[in-house]
Amino acid sequence: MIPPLLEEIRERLDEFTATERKAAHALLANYPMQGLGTVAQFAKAAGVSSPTILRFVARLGFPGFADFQARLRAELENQLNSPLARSSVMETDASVDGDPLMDKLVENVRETFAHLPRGELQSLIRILADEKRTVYLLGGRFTDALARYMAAHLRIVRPNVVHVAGQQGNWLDQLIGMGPKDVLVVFDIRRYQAEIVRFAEAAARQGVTVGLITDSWMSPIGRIAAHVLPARVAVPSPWDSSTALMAIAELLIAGVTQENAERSQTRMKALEDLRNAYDPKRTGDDLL
Amino acid sequence: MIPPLLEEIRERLDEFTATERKAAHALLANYPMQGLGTVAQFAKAAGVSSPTILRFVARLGFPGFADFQARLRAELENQLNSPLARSSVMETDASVDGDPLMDKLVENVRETFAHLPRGELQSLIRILADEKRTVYLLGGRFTDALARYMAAHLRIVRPNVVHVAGQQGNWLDQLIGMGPKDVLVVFDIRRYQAEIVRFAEAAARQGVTVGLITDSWMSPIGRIAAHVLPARVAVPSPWDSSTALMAIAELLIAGVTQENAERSQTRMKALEDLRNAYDPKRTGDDLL
DNA sequence: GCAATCCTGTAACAAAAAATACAAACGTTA
DNA sequence: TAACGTTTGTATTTTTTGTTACAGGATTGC
Repeated sequence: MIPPLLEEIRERLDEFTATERKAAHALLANYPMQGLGTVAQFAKAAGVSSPTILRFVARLGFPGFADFQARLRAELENQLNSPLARSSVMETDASVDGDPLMDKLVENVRETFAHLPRGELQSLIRILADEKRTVYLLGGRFTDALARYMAAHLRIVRPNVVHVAGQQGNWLDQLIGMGPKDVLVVFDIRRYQAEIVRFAEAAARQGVTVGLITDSWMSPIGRIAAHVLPARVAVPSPWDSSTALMAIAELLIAGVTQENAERSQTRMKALEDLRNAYDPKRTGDDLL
Repeated sequence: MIPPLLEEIRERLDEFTATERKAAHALLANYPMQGLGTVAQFAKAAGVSSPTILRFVARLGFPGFADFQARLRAELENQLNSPLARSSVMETDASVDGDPLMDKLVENVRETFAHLPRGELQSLIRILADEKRTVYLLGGRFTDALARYMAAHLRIVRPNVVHVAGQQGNWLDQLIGMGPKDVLVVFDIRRYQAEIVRFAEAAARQGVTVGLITDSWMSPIGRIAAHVLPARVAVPSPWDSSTALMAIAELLIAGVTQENAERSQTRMKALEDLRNAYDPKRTGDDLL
């Protein structure tokens, strides 16, 4: 964080000469914009001459006016990038847009939330936050990406997260270890793939708690699932949309994070440290 | 109230020429500071020449660069002087549900669409629909799931779709084959991973057309990307949301499908047949 | 009240930055 | 593939801007 020049000027106000103080006042009155124009503009606003502005800047310790401006810009940038200020700079509300697909996508998310059974959501979150359980995530041909996404996030806030992926043959290896203490989250929408259903059923038979995110018509897994979260997936396109599923996934992720906030925080910090220690030069790590 | 130049630039993004867009991206990436320095600094940051910057501001309707800067300063001044004056988000329709996260997710998708540069979207779709190009998809730690999702869909409607995934070492193997005829779609949001940026840069150097789906602050890749689609990702949670990114991905998928409807239909039919012939008892196939 | 010193503005200068002219490169279309 | 129009960067010019030199004027100490 860059220490604000503003404070320094206030404190050192009496070091300046009378006219320099006029300059200082003009700057403080419209900080920091006044300093971002030209010397002449600054001088005029302060009611002094250009050289006075230069002397003022020099006394502050800057080699030249350009350096002074650079400092002001850096400060502003720093300030604007803080999360609080950001929203107000950027945000404007805009109107609706004609595209039917866009409209439907927005509506789907809204409708999904409107009809989302809060109880189901909350209890699934609570189960997912329980770190004594191992969480398994499974998706179909397209929804596998969602399972992956959710796994990537959950792994950060809690231990024992497994994304059931890759060769189907290997799925069975996962199945062996699953028991009544564990939980399986399945993403399954229309064209309910047989192998997904079979896997979920097998897991249920072993006492695993099954959470299901599905479309409104509901997958056959719904019959065995302990918690079902239905989403709107219909769009004017040959495919179903996964945007609402993603939205639900994010609700779950956020819920689990919040459900056990300290643990999440601790783990996030620890991971950050690990990553830095592992290779300070690199910002992230590999995808898996 | 001065209407933010930011939004205007976003919306008129497709009026600009390719290099002017680079300038626009550089400005949006560091708005509005980038515009408050000199033309030369701006040009260097955007990776273009000074005259391009001047043409850019001219096209925005400013008589000269100084006027442009004055406008930026005025905007900032206006904004800094009204700390909480703009809680404008409230004006939108009443939330069906009290949950702030749900509200924000819906709003993000709506806002993303509202400000999505249609020209950028259309031209990226057209490029992605061109089957003579090979499509490469790349994502970061979390957004890799989106790249995967999009790849899974695109593979159905067109040939030559590659999801750049797995060990980073293998990425280079992909890089070898990439050339000016090809296109790379990158998902990259805050915490822009160095290796993603590097890969995109390397691809660009080989003449690959780069399409970027990113957050509003825009990734460093924006500088080299031919087409940028910004999404709202901020949510009241420790993470950024990918729901809007998913929505954009689905727009692209639907667009490509529609852009060449017959081919899509033919391929979908052919795949269906193949799948049935391969194993009539099974409904789907493996994930990869 | 005088002189020495410190401020301050005017004006000239030098540096830079903005703006322009032009030519090369690019993509596009016939 | 050739020729057109567009776009883009290089080089140059022109303007603006920051900077400095200097002299008049205010201020303070003796």
